[in-house]
Amino acid sequence: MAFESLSMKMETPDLPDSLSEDIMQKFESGNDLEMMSNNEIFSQHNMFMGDHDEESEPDDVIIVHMDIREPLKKLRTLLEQKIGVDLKKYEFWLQDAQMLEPQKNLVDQCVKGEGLVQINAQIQTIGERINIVDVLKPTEAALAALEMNKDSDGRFETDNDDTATGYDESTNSKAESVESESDKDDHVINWVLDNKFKKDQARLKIPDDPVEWTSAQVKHWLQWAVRQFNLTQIKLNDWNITGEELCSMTLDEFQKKVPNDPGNVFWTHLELLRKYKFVAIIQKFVEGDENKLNAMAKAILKKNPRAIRKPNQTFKPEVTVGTFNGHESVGNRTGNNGQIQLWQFLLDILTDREHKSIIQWQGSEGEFKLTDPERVAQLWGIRKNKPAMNYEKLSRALRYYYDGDMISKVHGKRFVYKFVCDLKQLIGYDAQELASLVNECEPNPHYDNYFAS
DNA sequence: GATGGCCTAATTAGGACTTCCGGTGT
DNA sequence: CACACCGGAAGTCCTAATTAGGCCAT
Repeated sequence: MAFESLSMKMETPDLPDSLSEDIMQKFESGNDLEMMSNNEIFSQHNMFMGDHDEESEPDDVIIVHMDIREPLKKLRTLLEQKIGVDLKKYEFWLQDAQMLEPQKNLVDQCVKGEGLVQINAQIQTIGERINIVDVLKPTEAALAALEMNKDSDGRFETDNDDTATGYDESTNSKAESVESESDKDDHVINWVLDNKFKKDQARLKIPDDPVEWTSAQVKHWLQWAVRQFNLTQIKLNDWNITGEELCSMTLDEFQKKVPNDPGNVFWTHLELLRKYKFVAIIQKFVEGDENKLNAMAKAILKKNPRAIRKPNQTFKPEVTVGTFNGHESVGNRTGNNGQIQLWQFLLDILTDREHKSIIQWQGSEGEFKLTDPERVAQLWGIRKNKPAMNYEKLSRALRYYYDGDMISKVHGKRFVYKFVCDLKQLIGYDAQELASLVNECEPNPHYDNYFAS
């Protein structure tokens, strides 16, 4: 199975060896994926969602299970086994606030509870601390998995901890309810069916089975995925393939096309797609942790408060911001409750050579002209399922951007507007680069990212 | 019977438009 | 006069968060 090789490139020490395989197995245990729309399907450990993690303190949470009455030095041993690092010099801390004694157990040191618990711990190399972030009741799925892994001495193996928050059809309700506790763990991500893509898929008559996709449909999906997973270094020319080719792609081939896939998130998504015809997105991101917001999202937060959820609201990748061609959101889809926003749509068609006859860049300062405004409005209407859309209405929507920091009108020029936001920060390319991409007969491979024609 | 936990449906709130329209500028 | 443009006002659509009510176990 392709997934067996996936684990080889996992870089996080706390990842189980067969994480993705485990995910797929959990998936296979489910009977009706459609029924689980918008519910947690399963979860996996967060696998470093971006470069930002490299910049910050290594605060990734490692999950282990042990009896709460065992001394903390047992926890140290488990952690050492799990990450292969000598932690003898490390001190124990509870939520960075209270130092704990290794020879005592958690119950003796202010943590209530009994029996087997899930311990979320951080290894802080600076300061040499083992910081216990959370002590949680393990899910039934985790208990079952751990029970199976009990060795002859009755001790628990800990290399299957990812099951702790996994979806289990047989213990569905229980697992989910306990999962809500685990959700407090910032480093758990959940995969859910993306209803918006599903709707889009239905409207555009894209088959459920990716094997049947045309190369254009593959590109449509790719555009969505680039936005959804904040993918970079994607070359359009690499994806001129049919759905059949997509589905037969090996991990090696995938890695050539997607050199930067932090945590193999996109690969996992692809595996779910081709094995289960399931367009999955990550349900939940970290809340309230600035370090976890990627630079792009931050830029938009700063630049375009209208376009993004309030900072104190849960940041969802669905609302993925800072990307375009969104048809929903993930947005992250964001502040628009997951729907594509007009500016995203305009950026989308502006970077699509196919639409050059109806909208195009003018100059290098972010100006663009709707050369066929009614046709643009029509496309917008199709995208939003508003058949009565026209330029008059679209322009009204554009005027709402004037009091923001996204789009403004170019006075005196008919049908000409301008992106006043920092596109470079927003999507990684400025207007000139985007324009050159569309204008060149032969796509410039350097800029051939994100776009499908 | 009281209490608490869980689940689900209903309600509320807010963002981003959509629709309509009167007014202004060229 | 035609048409693009402007901006107010009300409505729509969508999602997330909150609240209420029912059921069950202790």
